[in-house]
Amino acid sequence: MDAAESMRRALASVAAIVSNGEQPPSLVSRIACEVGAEIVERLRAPGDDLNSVELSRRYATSRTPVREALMLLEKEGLVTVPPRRRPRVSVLDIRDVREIYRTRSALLEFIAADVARFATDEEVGRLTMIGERMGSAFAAQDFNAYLWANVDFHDLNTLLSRNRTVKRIIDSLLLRTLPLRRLSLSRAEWVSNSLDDHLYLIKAYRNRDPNLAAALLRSNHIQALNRLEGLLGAGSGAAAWVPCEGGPNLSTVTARHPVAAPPPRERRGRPRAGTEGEGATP
Amino acid sequence: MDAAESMRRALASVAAIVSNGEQPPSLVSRIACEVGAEIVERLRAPGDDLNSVELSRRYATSRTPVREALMLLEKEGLVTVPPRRRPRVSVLDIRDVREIYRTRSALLEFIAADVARFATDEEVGRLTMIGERMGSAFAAQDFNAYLWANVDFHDLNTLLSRNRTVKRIIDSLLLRTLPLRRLSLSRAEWVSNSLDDHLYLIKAYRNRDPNLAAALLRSNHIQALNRLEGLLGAGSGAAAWVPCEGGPNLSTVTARHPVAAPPPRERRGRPRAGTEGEGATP
DNA sequence: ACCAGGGAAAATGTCGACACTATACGTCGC
DNA sequence: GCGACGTATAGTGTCGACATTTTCCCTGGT
Repeated sequence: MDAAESMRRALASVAAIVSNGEQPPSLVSRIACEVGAEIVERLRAPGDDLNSVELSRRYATSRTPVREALMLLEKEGLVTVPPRRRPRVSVLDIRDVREIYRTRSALLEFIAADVARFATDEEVGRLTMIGERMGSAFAAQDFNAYLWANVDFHDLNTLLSRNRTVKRIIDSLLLRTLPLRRLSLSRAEWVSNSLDDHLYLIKAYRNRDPNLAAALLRSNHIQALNRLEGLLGAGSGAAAWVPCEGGPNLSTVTARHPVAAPPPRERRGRPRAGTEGEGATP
Repeated sequence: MDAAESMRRALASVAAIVSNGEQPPSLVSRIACEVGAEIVERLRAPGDDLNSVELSRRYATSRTPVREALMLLEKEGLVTVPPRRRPRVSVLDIRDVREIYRTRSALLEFIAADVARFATDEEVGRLTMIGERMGSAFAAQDFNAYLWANVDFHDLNTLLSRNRTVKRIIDSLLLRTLPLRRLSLSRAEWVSNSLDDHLYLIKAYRNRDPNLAAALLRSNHIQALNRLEGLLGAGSGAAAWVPCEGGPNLSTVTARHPVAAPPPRERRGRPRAGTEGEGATP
């Protein structure tokens, strides 16, 4: 799967969450989807400015719809809009990642049980088909294809929970971590593990085993988090890699640097007393 | 506690979620908080129009900040903003209520374990104090005071999870159901049960018993949901009251009427193909 | 009587403009 | 040379206006 196709998939994913089934998509939706997809695809790096003037020029509109679009993306956690300051692409702290993964894990565990109990055989069959797509993608070593099949899998999985509220929350949390995917997919061995987990999960669904399904989803997620902690912790100097399972959500380990993002370009202006984290001490 | 004091508490609660620690609160925040509090206090009933012209007149501003404020409230689920149509106060379907309660229950269960494990004794002490306030309020049969103490309790409880992500989600879900509170508090016996649950929960926290804490929070929540189902189901005619625990999130029981809301005033205009649910058949 | 249709009134989405604030750059002092 | 200060630039929040769409009311047909 090439970059263009991946971008198309990203667009669709963002649209599914942002443009609430609007037909035709409003101007605001279009802008939000496009910018959101660019963030997901890492065409815009964490910390990048998203000033409304430039965006309004690019889309040949006024700033009003651009501002609304940025607010939409802020709602999904992809963008940060500090008052009176320029909006930026959200920078995920390692603590944020931990919180998101742990929260998502709890919710997935919750819905897994329901899916195992109440999904029809036909629905489980559709999950199986997506599982097969994931398998083919892995066999072809096409990690982008794997990722998007994985996204499809979870989208259907949340849909099968028949709980729109929780679906929206989980999808939003997933979107927030999509820009990090290159980390999770950086080792073929990890992808292989993930694939196994998903195939096993399907089996659990087939066998109507709620407990196993919940445990598998949880395990898969916590593993993914632990891997990310390893990568991100390694990036932040001396912070040791500590297994997260059972640990506090907010460890006292202070993350030195924004996750996988270059430190923001040096700011010339007098820094105001902002919500900026601890200053980097070079 | 009188209506004015309750309103002040509602304002603070909405502000805690909506105005993201802004100081001073922006114009948009102020509007959002005030309108949000009015919704929570039922000064604006579900289904009521919230047209931006009227609001902008009331706050002596232009429509732009009003529109942003309404979008903020939509983010929290208090307001629905259909494209090209007037924003309205959200109408909670019985299915929505079920989804919200079940989701919140899952998240509370998740954090309860963490709180039991990692909260300091001082923090548990603060919870205890709030528990005592709840007790006094109940003793005085002041149900408004009880409710707000309860809100405080949960606010601190989520804070102690040390997980801002999940705190924001739970708080938002709580806000959405706050307008329904008069239903939950409609029987002294129920309030008494709720109080007992909370006191017991505190005890579980003190004893560092994660499993009991999680179970108590879950039980308390599912009971509250079951009560609501009884009330709301009764309101919608033949829909039988079915226990929800273990059942599907989205039962096939169709709710006839918006929850505890008068059916919208008859609409004269040609109804467009909208997202309106099943039409009321008088 | 009731439902459909037409047109007036009103609300929405978007625009360009303005005041105010944050940022970036040049200049000064050391 | 490096770092702090002040000014020019650029961006944000808000406004009032306009085109388009929805909503409301009234009339006419069956």
